[in-house]
Amino acid sequence: MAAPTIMWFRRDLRLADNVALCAAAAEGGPVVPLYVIDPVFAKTGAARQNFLAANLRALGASLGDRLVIRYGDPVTEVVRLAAEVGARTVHATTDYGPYGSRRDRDVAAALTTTGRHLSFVGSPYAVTPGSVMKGDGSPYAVFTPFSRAWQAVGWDEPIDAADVNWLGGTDVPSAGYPAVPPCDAQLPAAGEHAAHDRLDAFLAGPLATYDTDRDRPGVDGTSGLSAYLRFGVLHPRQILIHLGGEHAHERFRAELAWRDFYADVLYHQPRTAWENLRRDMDRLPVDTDAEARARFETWTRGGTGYPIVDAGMRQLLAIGWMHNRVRMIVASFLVKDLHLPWQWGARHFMRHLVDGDLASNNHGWQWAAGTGTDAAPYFRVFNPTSQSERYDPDGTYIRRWVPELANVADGDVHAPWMSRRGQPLGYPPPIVDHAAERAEALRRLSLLRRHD
DNA sequence: TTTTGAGTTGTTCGA
DNA sequence: GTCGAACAACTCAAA
Repeated sequence: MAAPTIMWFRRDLRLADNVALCAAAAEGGPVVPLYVIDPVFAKTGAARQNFLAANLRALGASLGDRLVIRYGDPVTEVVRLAAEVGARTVHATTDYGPYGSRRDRDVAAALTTTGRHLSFVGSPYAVTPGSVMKGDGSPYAVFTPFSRAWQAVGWDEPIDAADVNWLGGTDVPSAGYPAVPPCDAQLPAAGEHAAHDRLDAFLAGPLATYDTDRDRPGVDGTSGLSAYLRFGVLHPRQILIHLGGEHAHERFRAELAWRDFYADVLYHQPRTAWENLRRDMDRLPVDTDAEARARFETWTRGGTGYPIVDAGMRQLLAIGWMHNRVRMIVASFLVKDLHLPWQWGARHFMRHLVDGDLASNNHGWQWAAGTGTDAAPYFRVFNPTSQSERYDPDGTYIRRWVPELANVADGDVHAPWMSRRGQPLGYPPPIVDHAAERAEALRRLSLLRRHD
């Protein structure tokens, strides 16, 4: 009988199409499924904690309640469990992020000193970070050529769940599922089964009109799969296999390419998690004084006076998710209208989004701030009112998340401080004047011009 | 090496 | 109301 081996789950909370799990099963011995809860877990938002906990429970149930949960520093806990069960190897999916890769290096080193081995395979991406390169061997810095090369590299078809002789549960002590703070949010249903249900529903419905409906926050036009992808309940391969050549399908495939692109950029330049990719933008003046902090707080609770911005910020706190179009609007508002550091917004998003992914989130923020990969035209400043009129024309989205405006006339819902009939609508006036702040944003950007 | 075309998601102004 | 031009300069990717 072969010795037990450990399957260390991290961002791959699924049994199907899990190459690390297959590698563990191939060892031939019993497999102990492990999840280590890092102390930083308790510091993140309630919605994130709840969604992760629910997915751990779902994974545990699919393992016949054998999932072993441990709390603490992974370096200590993985080594300890390996010694406990007499495992020679630990299997895991490779983590390409700045924190995960550092942690894994430490765990691997600690295991090595006790004569054991940490074995990595796979990734949470369709194409492994670092494997899409230009002809000269350097990484891409622009999305469009990256996405062409990305598709040319391609990906494997999903594989079935391995046949595994699981160990754990009563045989190996587990510290139990994490206690999590109360959470009113209506979170996505947890677990692989629910994820595939959502995928099937998306493929059968919204996908056909994805290219237009994806931008309408009042319509259920997006995939709703981001949180599953974040925790690896679903792998992008399992989605890509269903996409064809239709325009709407290509549009959605491009979104998965963006996810891989930003992971690739962060892999090559880990410092860009929290620093400007474009270093020349370091000279852009931003506000960080007490008044700036007060404006930031107003932004986070959805009290800016711009209904589309307030709706988005309230949706985030209510359900741990925000529609992508609205993410861009509120991000542009924080950066271009309030002149705050994009890092403040990125940190708030990472804390509350159930799908918060460091690479996609922070590089998305850098896109909005014009500090990232996109050679952003300096004049690209979103107008929150015209964005609202264009993408939420009848105010469906605004009314859902800003109940004060539920019964306001269509024509007033986007800019309730100037009722067309001249009546007060009781909604607080905007904290800043967009036209004036747009001019201020352009002025600050002009300071960076080079023609000395 | 040099050149050329292009770069996710926008807004405003004036005809 | 619609439409096209203007809004900087720079960097990237590939020929």
